[in-house]
Amino acid sequence: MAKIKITRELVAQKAKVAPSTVSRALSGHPGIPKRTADKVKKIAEALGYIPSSLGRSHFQKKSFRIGCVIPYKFDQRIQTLPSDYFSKFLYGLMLSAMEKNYSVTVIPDSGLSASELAHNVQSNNVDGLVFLGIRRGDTRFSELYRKKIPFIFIHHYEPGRNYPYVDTNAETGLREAMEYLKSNGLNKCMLVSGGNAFRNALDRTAIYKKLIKEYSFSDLGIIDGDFSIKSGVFAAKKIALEGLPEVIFCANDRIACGLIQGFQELQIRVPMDVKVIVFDDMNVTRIVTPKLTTIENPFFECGKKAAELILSCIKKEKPQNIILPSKLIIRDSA
Amino acid sequence: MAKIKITRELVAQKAKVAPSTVSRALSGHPGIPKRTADKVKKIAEALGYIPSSLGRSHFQKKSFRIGCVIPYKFDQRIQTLPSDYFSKFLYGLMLSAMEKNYSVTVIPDSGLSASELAHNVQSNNVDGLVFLGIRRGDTRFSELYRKKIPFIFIHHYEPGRNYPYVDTNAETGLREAMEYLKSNGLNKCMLVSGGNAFRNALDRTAIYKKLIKEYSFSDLGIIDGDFSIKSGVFAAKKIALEGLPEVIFCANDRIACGLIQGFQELQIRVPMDVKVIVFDDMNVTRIVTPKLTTIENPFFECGKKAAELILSCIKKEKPQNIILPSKLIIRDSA
DNA sequence: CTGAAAGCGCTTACAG
DNA sequence: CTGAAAGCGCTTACAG
Repeated sequence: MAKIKITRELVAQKAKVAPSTVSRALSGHPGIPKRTADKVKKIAEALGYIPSSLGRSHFQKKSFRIGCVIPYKFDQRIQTLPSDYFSKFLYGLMLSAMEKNYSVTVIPDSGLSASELAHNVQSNNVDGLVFLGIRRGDTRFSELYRKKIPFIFIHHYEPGRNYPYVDTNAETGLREAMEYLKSNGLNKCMLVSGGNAFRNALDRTAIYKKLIKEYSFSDLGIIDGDFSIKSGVFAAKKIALEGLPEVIFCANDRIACGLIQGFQELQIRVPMDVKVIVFDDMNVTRIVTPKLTTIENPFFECGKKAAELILSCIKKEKPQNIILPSKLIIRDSA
Repeated sequence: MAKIKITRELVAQKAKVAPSTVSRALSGHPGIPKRTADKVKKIAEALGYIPSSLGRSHFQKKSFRIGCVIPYKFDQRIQTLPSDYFSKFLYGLMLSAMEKNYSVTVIPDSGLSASELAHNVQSNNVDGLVFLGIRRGDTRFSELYRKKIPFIFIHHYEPGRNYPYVDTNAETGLREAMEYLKSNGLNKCMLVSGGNAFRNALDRTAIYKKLIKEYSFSDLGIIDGDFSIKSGVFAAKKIALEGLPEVIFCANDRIACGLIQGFQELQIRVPMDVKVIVFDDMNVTRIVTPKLTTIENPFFECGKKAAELILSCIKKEKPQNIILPSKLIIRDSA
C-alpha cells in the first residue's frame, strides 16, 4: 500500500510541460497564458499535488514565519502574561500574518540571551521577532539591532532608539473617561499606578497627571501599585484610612479586583461609595461584580498591526511605528 | 559593509576538513573523534556559524514543528478559547517541544475543512497537529486519519475511534471534593452542567452522577448550563426558587461567576448560605470574591504531555493515550 | 575516521 | 511563451 508521493514532476509529465512551468502556473507567474495555467492547475488539483513549503523556503532563504516571543517565569506556579492579552493579541497576529501567507511560531522566553534570540532568525527558523511584555531596562535589543535582526515591540518602546513598535495611546480613552466623569459632576480622583517596571504603566501615570490638571480634577494623589491583586487590596486599606475620593483609576484589572475586594471587607461599595475605572480590558472585567468600566486597549487590532509592522521590517522597508487609540467602555463600576 | 554569510564551507576551510565533517562534528556524529569535533566546534563558534534550519528541514523532509490548531469565532467580539487554558497549555507544549528541538506553530481555525487542515502537514509546514477545544460531532478527523496525518486531541476523544488524545480525569478531583464535603457534614448537592457540546462537559456530568450515588449524597438534580456566565445567572434564579442545596458544583468558572452574581442579587451568600465548587482552575477563580474552590485541570502538564504524544505519532510509534488526574484545591467558596 | 557525491523540492535568471 | 540548468544548505549512504 505504498503511496507514491505526488511531485511537481508528475504533474509536469501529465500536463506535458516542464516542471518549471508547473511552478510558474501555480504561483501565477505573469508570463504564463491562462490556458496553460488552467490546464496545469486542474491537473495539479486532480492529482492532489501540494507544493512543499520546505523546498520553497529553502530556495528563497525565508521561512515565511513570524516569531512571537512570549516571556514566562517559573515560580510556584507558571507565570504567564495576562492571558487575555496574550491570546487576543496572538489571534490578531495570526490572522493578519495568514493573509500574507506567513505563519506564527511561538518562542518561550524565560530570559534568553540576545544571541539565543538572534539565533532564531539567523538559523532561518523565523524571519523576524515580535516582543510582548517587555520590561524597562531589558538590554538585549542593541545586539539584535546591531545584527540587523528584524524585530518590533508591542506595548513598549525605548526613547531615543529606533526600535519599531506598536503601542496603544492611553490618552484618548482616559480623556473620554474624564469627560464622562466631569459630565456626571465627579471631581475628586486618585490613581493606583502600575509601578515602573513597564513603560506602559509609566505612561499611564504621566498621562493621568497631565489630564487631571487639564480637566481641573481635584488631585487626591497616586498610590504606587505593581499590577498585582495584592497591591489593590493594600491600596483599598490605605485609601479607606485617608478618606475616599469620588473616583479611583486603576492601572490594570488585577489591581481593580484587589481594590474592590479590599473595599468589600471594609463595607465600602463600588460604585455607590466610590467609582472605579480600569485600564486594559481583560475578560475578567466582565466576569466580576460589578462589571468594570474600562479604558480599552485594543489587543486584537494590535496583533493585526504587529504583523504588518514586522513584515515591513522583514522586507527592509522603513518601518512606521503604529499607535492605536484606546477608548472608554462604560459598565457598572463607574 | 556587505557582511559575508558564514557558511559551513567557510568553517570547513578554516578547520581544514570537508563540509560533511563539519556537519558531523556539530551534530555529534559518533564516528568523529573528540579532537576533531572540538576543533571544528571551536572554529564554528569563533566564526559565528549557525546552521540553516531550512537546509536541514528540506533534506530531512521534516519541519520539526508542531501545529497547534486554535479554534476561534468572530461575533461582535473575537471569541477565543478560555484564555488561561490556551496560554497555560501552550506554555507546556512549547517548553516540552523545545526540549526535543521542536517548535510550535499556531494555526487559527475558524472552521477549516479537513483538506485545509491536512494541507498544513502535507506541505510540510508542520509535522503534526494538536487540536484543542474540539466540539462533539466535528467530522473532519476521519479524513485526516485516512490521509495518515499525525494528530491528537486535547480534552476530547471519540469513543470507538483510534484517535490519540491527552485528557484529564475529572473523577480523581471530584472524589476528593466529595470526601471533603462529607467530612464537613454536607449532604444535599446539585450540578450546573456544561451542556453537551463538549465531551468533557458530558464526562463531568456522568462522573458526577456516578459519585453522588457512591458517596450517598442527597441528589437535588442537575441544571443544564452551557459554560456561559448567563447560564450561571439563570441557574441561580432557578435554584433560589426551588430551594437551596448545601453545595453546588459548576462545570466551569464562568458558570460559577454567573451563579454567584445571581445569588448576590438575591442576597444569597457564598459560602455562608451555599457552597460552590468549580471544575477547571482559571486565573479568575483566584481573582473573584469569594475565591473559588476548584477541581484543578492541569493545563500546563497537559501541554507537556501533548508534545510527547504528538511526537510519538510523528515518529510513527504506537501512540499511548495519556490521562492526567485532576485534584481539589480548597479556597473560600466551599 | 573522513571525503566526494548525490539528492531533498523548489525558484529564477538565462536561453531560445 | 516555455524549457534546461543552476543553486539554496544541508545530511547521509558510499567509498576509501
